[in-house]
Amino acid sequence: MRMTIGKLAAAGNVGVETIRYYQRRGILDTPRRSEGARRYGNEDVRRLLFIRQAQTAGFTLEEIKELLDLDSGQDRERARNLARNRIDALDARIAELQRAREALQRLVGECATDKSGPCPILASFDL
Amino acid sequence: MRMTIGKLAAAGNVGVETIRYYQRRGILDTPRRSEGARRYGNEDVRRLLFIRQAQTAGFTLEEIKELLDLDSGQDRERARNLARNRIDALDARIAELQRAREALQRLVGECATDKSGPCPILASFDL
DNA sequence: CTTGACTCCGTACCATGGTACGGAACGTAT
DNA sequence: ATACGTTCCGTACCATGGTACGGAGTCAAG
Repeated sequence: MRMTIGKLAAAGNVGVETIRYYQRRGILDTPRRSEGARRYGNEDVRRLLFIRQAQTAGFTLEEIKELLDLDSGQDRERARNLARNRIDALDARIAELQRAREALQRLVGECATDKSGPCPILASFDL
Repeated sequence: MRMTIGKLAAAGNVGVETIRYYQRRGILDTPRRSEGARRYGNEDVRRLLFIRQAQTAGFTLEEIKELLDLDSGQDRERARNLARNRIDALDARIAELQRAREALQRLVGECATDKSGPCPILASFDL
């Protein structure tokens, strides 16, 4: 599983430049060189996939860095707190998106093709 | 309801600089001056609130500009399409956030205080 | 042993959505 | 009428998360 940066990037579905950016940010490490080019392994793929998942969850790269540092540490308290805060933020965000969705649904309903004139865009949104 | 930029900003819960930024972006207009300072009315508040709502829904400022232009236009087709695309994107995003939430919930569960050692952060996330 | 693909590295640039700065001209209450 | 708070305006800067560029080195196949 000794892969080059290009393979790692492909495995994580990101560009090579993104890997290098993560290395600069200190959230992926830069393996020592061997045979001219650096080599990456499964652990790197795991970390990379984790980064993308955590981003989806709304963690910033800074927070992700902390999570990764925490992953091998003993601070259960801190880990749980980060997770719980994020869950709360996610709940709030999900509710917000659901309300937005309803507004848009209303808009689509009130803007059927067979009517004429402008769609009540501002109006259906909430106002 | 002839308000100054400061009142408008307060009404929309944004900074004055944000209003001015929206004006530069062409999504709020810059009223003609009267009495030295410009004055804003209810319609401006409406637009401003709409912008914030639309942002919540995930529209970019560019798209919001288009929606506002569309609001008084006749292109129902275009309006509905923008709305429907956004609904699809929202559905995808909501599902994604829900999966992330579950992963975090799992993490919190597997990282109870009374255990010891590092929390399985990478592990519980999905990997 | 050359060609093409890839790596490495620094540095610069990008988009999005703002936020800050600073001086001049107001306007409003005292 | 004077001081304080705003406004106006241009221009500069910020954070986040990348993306691009260019030159040098390296590796693998033909």
